[in-house]
Amino acid sequence: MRSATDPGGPVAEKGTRQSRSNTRRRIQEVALELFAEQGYEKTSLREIAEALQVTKPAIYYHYQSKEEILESIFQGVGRPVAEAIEWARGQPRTLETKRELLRRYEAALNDTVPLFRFLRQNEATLRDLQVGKEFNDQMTEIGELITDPGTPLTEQLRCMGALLTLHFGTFALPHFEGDAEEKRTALLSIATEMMERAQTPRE
Amino acid sequence: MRSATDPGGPVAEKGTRQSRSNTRRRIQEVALELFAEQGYEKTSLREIAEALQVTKPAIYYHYQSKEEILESIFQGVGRPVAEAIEWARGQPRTLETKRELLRRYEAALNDTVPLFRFLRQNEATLRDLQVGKEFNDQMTEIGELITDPGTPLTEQLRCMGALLTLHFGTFALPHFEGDAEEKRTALLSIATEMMERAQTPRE
Amino acid sequence: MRSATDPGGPVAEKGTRQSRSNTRRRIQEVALELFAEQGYEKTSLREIAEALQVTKPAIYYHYQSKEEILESIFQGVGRPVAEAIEWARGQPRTLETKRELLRRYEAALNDTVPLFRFLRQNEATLRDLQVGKEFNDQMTEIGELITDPGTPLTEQLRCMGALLTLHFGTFALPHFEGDAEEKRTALLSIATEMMERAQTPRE
Amino acid sequence: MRSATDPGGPVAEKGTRQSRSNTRRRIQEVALELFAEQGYEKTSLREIAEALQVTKPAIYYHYQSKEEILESIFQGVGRPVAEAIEWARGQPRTLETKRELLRRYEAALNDTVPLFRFLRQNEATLRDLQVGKEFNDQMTEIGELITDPGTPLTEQLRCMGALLTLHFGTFALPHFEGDAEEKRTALLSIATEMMERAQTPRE
DNA sequence: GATGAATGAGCTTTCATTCAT
DNA sequence: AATGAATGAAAGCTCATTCAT
Repeated sequence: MRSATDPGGPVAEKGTRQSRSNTRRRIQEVALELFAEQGYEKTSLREIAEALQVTKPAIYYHYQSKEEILESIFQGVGRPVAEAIEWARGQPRTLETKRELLRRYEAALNDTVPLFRFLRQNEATLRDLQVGKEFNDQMTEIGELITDPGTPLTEQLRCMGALLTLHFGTFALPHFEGDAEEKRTALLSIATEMMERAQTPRE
Repeated sequence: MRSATDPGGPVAEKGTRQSRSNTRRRIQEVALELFAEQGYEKTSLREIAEALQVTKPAIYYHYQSKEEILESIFQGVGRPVAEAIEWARGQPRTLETKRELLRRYEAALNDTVPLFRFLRQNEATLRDLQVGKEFNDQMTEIGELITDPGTPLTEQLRCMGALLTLHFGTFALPHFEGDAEEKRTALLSIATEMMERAQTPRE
Repeated sequence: MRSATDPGGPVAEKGTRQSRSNTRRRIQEVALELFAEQGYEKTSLREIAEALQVTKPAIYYHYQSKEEILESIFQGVGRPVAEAIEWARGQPRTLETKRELLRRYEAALNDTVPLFRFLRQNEATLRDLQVGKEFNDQMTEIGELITDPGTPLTEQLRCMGALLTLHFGTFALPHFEGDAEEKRTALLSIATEMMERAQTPRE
Repeated sequence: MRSATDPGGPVAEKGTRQSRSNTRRRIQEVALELFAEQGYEKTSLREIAEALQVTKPAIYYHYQSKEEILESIFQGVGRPVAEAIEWARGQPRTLETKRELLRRYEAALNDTVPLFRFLRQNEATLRDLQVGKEFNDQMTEIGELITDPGTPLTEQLRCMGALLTLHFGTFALPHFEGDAEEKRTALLSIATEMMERAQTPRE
């Protein structure tokens, strides 16, 4: 049995002898799908098991609890955001770094819309789960990385607004007409522009 | 017993025959508090009843279901937003109307932060409840009211960004240092400014 | 709903308007019977519910947990032993007091053989339940009450032997032939005699 | 694979062809430890397997069921008591034989306190397992071996008391202060003395 | 000599809800 | 206006056990 901190069982085995079972990965996939569709609370292990055509204990063979499934999804699928943050931490705090951070965040977000939509829509539920805390920490950190220390309140809020626009806007994009790529680009440039305004306070 | 479409006990009864009991109102208050604190799913009727020092069936005397409690809260406490929307519908679509709509929305939001934070944090849960739909419709309508028809994509998104910034920013304000009123004003002006930019597309 | 420390719900109501339901008492009775027959762990709430012709949640209406059922049984049915101890505590530590304590303990034991047999046969299970601790404390206290402080080891052990003989012997009595009353009397006098020997250490 | 009636791996194999594996023995050791610590029901095969750093099926390779592990422990570790009984069966029923039987029983008990404490504390659980019956039979037989046929009731009970004192006293000894050997000797002599009293009924 | 994967049965507990009083 | 008592459904989880490899 693998632990939750093992960043994803089968994934790690790639390259060695073909992993004999892909159940772990299938659980992650199906669970994310159902969590995103119905919410975390309202998705029962029975449903997950049925969707996978296995029994509940089969799930418990791979994960120690329902929460652990969620954690493994977050740690697997949510990695790109964590990487973007790590990258930004190691860079000088220039405007270009910030722009690039937004760009990378937007990319990561788009690669895993379902996960992030899910995290957003289940805040109350995830609040006391580890995952919820980690997700919040990530958001907070990105906010700090694009805001210079000592910036006046208005400009701090503007940076926050840029991030909120980018983050929540991403989920709202499907409601707008137009080419998907074009919409993404437009949203990113709005957010970036907003963030830039905060860097050069008007006199 | 009142039905779910009765626009909401306390509010409606004011001024009519002295309300026969304040239990209905107390249920709303306590329920909102608990919903906001723990989430809708994770708050059981048992908890609500205990907090009120009554029994569960006492709650069922006043409401037909758990969902109806939520609906009555939304219809009672959430009225100001509905009113702001109604007002804007009856106005000419000038820039000033839009500014005023944002102002009113911001005010309504601030008067009932707990309700709106709750609505936000329980999206997945409320999705298939009536309340969730109504809440979403409200947001969509405000978005439309501040966006002129035929506006290019970028400016549509900018309007959305303004609304997102105002809405979600309100919940994030406590994380920032400074005087509460000052923070509100700053946030509103950022959102307004953003919305204004969308009205006069640069060439 | 009554708490576990309420010494027995319905019981207390006797004398007032006939208690409308005797379910609580019936649960205690049936549970003790099944616990004694099959052990605590091996008796499921389903079985108790079925024996009572009610559903599982009906049990949870009266008790907050399986353990609480046990506690209420112990506090209700096991009271006589607690009372014997309390009585002895308030008496001078004479030989007669000790004799009387054994007498009372024997009587209490005999009034509730099933409970005590059960407690004895489920020690490992009850060890980490409150009830198990209380039961052990009772035994220890009786042991101390019949042993004078400063008594030499041998005589301490003799007192313990007296108590063990009385306690465990009671459960073994059915294996012997003879009149029930006679057997009880004989056992008590053996234990008493043993305890007396310990009071006047031989030179 | 060995059957449950094979008198018990390690013991039997000594001196024969070097035991192919010590896993069987390790399972017995660890299982007894855990059984004694937590009780039979509350100890799962998962725990045993984890403590041994093997997988559950590895245990099933050596034993056909959880119960069989217990049986093998009883038959292995509990053998001395069985031997004491067998010895006494072959002796004339003199007082000296009885004294020696108690002596041997006490010694056997002390060599395996954990097993016997466990058997005692899990009576309810073991009742319908083979082991429980065998254990009870042993106790009964010792009782019979130290009681002459035709003895009056009081003296029968006295013999039983002697055995109970010796048996249960052994588990209680740690609660008393003093040198371990000394305590054992004292307890044995009390039990022996009690048994002797039964042989020469007072007129 | 052992493992990885899985299963059927069952557990305690909680929930929203109902109904006679 | 509210209570006592109860229910059907389901939840998350654990267990002893099996079997192909």
